[in-house]
Amino acid sequence: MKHLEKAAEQLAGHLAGGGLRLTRPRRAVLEAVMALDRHFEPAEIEKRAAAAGVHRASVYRILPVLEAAGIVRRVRDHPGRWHYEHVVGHQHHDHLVCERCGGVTEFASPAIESEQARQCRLHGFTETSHHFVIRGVCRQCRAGAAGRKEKTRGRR
Amino acid sequence: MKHLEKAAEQLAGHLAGGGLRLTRPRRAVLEAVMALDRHFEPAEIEKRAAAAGVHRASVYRILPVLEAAGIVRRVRDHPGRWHYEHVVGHQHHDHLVCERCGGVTEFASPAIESEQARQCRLHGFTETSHHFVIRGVCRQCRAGAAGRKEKTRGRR
DNA sequence: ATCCTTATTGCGACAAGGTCGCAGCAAGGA
DNA sequence: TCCTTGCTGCGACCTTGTCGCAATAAGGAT
Repeated sequence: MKHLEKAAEQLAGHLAGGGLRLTRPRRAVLEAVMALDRHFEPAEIEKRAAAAGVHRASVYRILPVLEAAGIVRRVRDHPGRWHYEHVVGHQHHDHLVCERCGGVTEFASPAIESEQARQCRLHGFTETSHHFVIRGVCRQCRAGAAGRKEKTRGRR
Repeated sequence: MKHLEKAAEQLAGHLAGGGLRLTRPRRAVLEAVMALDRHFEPAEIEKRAAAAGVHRASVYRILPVLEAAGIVRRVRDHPGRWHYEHVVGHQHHDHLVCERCGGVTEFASPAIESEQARQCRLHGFTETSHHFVIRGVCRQCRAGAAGRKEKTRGRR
């Protein structure tokens, strides 16, 4: 993944332009993030970063930095719930979230984009961002009829 | 809300058919749930139930009962994250949320609905619900540079 | 290469969401 | 009313996320 280098550069640029510093923890979190798939939760990064000796609290302080640097984006799942997704190398898209396995599929639809622009015009609304999530059951889960086992939740 | 009675009946029926009991706490949680809007989080119910003398732990044990009774549905937002929604299907509408005044405008768009159905077909996805929110600035706020109200962030 | 300023980190504490085992309580059929 | 046993309240504990503070270390200046 050459995305990492690109992101690192982007981070460095962002930091430089604000008197901010490129530290080891920041680099570690960046790497953990880039090593993951497009979507992830802070907890996942927290785990990986911890292995690199980065403290939990730092991870939560660094993620917003990456966001400000335009490397990841914080996406709202539902009021109060968030997850992150990569921005570098990805264009805008919306999400299909499976209620069974939790899998996230992305899709892009110019038709929706334009219709949404039309709606905004219609209501004299100036859009700054939008969030579109379709919940349901993905192909795999529906196929595996009996429903696959839930991934272990919370407990341990 | 006559929905409540209907739900209560449904609950009673479900319980009766399984040697389960209709207790005061269960009734209280049912009422708290029905008093809320379509989507809600356990925390919300927890608060209301507490006011009725129902313990936190009980709420988390009762919600799954309501789910089994077909009164609410537990929906997965993302791995490890859940929220509930009323199963009494209500017509869905989408929203335009103003970032300045917080106003919410509803809109319905057949074009989006159909495009979204097409996307689902395309990905072998079976939709159960969707959530579409466009954030931005409404006509009024853009006209008069009205006072904005900062969203409280972070702290709790 | 060394010094200095100060952005950033690690730490420990804390708040809220959520789960568990257990003993006592109470729904509701006998 | 009695009795079985499904439920509940309680309190301990785990997880996610945030905060204040003192120590640390980037990285420009020297």
